[in-house]
Amino acid sequence: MPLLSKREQLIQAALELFSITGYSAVGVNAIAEKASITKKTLYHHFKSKEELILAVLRYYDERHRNSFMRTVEAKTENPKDRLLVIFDILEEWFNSKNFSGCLFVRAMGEYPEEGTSIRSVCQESKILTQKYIQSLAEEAELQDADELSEQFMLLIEGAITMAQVNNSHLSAVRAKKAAKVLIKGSAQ
Amino acid sequence: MPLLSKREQLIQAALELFSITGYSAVGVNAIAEKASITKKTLYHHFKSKEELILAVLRYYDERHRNSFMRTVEAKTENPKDRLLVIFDILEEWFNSKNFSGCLFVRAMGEYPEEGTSIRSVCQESKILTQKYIQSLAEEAELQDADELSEQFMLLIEGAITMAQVNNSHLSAVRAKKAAKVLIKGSAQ
DNA sequence: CGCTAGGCATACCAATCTGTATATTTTTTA
DNA sequence: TAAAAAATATACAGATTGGTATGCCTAGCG
Repeated sequence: MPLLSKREQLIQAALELFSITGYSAVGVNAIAEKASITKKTLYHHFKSKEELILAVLRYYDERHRNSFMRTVEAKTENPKDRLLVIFDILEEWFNSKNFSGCLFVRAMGEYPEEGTSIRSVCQESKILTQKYIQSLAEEAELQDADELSEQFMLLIEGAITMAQVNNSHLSAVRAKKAAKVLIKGSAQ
Repeated sequence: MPLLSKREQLIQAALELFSITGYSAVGVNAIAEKASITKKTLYHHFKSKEELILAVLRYYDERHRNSFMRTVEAKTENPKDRLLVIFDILEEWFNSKNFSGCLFVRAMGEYPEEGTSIRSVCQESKILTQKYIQSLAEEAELQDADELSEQFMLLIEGAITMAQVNNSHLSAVRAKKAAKVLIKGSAQ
């Protein structure tokens, strides 16, 4: 058996292409070719392009949110610091070669129709991230952890957008500064 | 002469369709039909679809940033309050029927290639917004107006994204709360 | 051994895409 | 009023799209 199943090969190839080019701009032919897999096989694993997009988003969500949480917890034990290293991790992401904004937000931008599965997956990912940040705020014994975590989400999403727009990682350090102020204003 | 030039008719029709459906998902045929104008005429005014997109973005930028500034200034005279009514205006926008996220960010998501004119227009629009907020912060005699305005940009862009994701205007009131804390932390 | 499922190669389908050509009519303007 | 510009209607070109059909091959497994 190969290192990656054909299914995973397809997902990874699609992920890379979507990230570089966008969703509707890349065709299934290109994806199949990049994965060195026949289009017939692609449609054996996914019954449509939209299903493939969904699979990519779910794959990406699980992998990268998990990796995000593990990195946070590896960087420091101190609960309050954990809230801040979030922005260091963001900065590293912005500096990485393949950064191109948030895949979920971009997907929602391209498929804005209400009630689609794509929207649900994106919403779910953001909710899970917020809940995780809330749990960090609770461990840090900050009051109003829910509200604080939602405000952190604003800073995070804002930083992602501005990093994408300006091709700069500075938004992450700005967000970190602002986050410190918000924490101070919310200290127990 | 009609109320709107053919050119403006096309731009407005395209703007509406792009906003609902996204950029690459809507074809020039649909735009021409919506504007009740022949495709030949469309290509008489714009030499390609990309040029039309650019014209739409420029049109939208000028109109809506101006309207934004005028609304800020109409709502209150107090400089510090002007910084806060920004978020009331955002909330109204999020509540409006045709809200579908930031057209510029969506455009950059669909056309991520470096160095395109689309990117420049989007960047320029964000810069002008930030400069305006900076001028408000200066009038309010807050220290570090530049840094504060950049942090406001994070809150604004984050609020836009979260409003789009959650289909909710609550992000605006959260951002306003956070903005108050940031202002207090930056008071002269 | 032989069967079956998954994969390959290739060709095809109908629809749609951006952009152009032709030829006629309306509008503007000098 | 006559020439020039802009708009119309329609059709088409050439490429690409998502998705399917056909037929062969090969690897795993009972």
